[in-house]
Amino acid sequence: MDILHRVGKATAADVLAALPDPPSYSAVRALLRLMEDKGYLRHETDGTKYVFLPTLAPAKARQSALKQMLQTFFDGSTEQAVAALLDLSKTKLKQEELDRLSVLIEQARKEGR
Amino acid sequence: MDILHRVGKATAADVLAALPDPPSYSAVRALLRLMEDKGYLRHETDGTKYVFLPTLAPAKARQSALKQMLQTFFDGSTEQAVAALLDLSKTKLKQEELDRLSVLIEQARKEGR
DNA sequence: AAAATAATGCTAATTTTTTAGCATTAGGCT
DNA sequence: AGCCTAATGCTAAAAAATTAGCATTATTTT
Repeated sequence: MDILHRVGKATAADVLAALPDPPSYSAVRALLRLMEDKGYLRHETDGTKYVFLPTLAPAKARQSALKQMLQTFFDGSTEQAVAALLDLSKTKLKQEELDRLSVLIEQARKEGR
Repeated sequence: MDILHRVGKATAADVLAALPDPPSYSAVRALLRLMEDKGYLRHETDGTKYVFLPTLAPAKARQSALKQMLQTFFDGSTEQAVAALLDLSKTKLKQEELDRLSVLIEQARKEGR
């Protein structure tokens, strides 16, 4: 699912190639079929290929994953999660990005009252 | 693993109770054994009980999970991830929390140059 | 001290997943 | 058109996970 969410859509071969410690091609195909049965993904055909996509819309999936992460690792605290994110990529953030984040926080402040 | 990360340590019975769509007690015990074999967790004994803990230290686990989430859902963009987090809990954030986040961003700005 | 309780150890059966590999079908190329 | 390639359909075997349930051991209670 992570791979599909990352790239949006992928064939069985794509998924196999993206897996870090991949099982056989057969196993990947079987797994995709199983996951389709369980409703996590669907597929479209592109010529002879099956192209698999997550069932859940990206925005919904992101939101759900964020909630899960918040609960699992930050005891539900958005502040702690944001702090950890900032810390994680301290050196990589550009001034402009930090500016935009300041604006977002300012907006949250206004809407919050 | 999510359960263990959330609560820190738990018995087989605890894990079973926390699972949303739980298999049998036997399966949970077997699974915990398997995951221990694979190195994801370890256990201590507390009287007759086994108390299972994640192998990875909380800080490491958080960091790893954040990176994964960043890549999977935000194409590596910390800014987008923070924006999504703020949006997710817009109404819940208190003024003080927002203040502290502003400070953090200000610090990142200074360290960034 | 004995009984009750609650946990793991263990085993065998069942179910599910993983695998290999051939058959079939659609597309692309000469 | 005919050939080649690349994909899925399918099936059967092997491997792994799940399950139930009894044996054993340690703790707690009476």
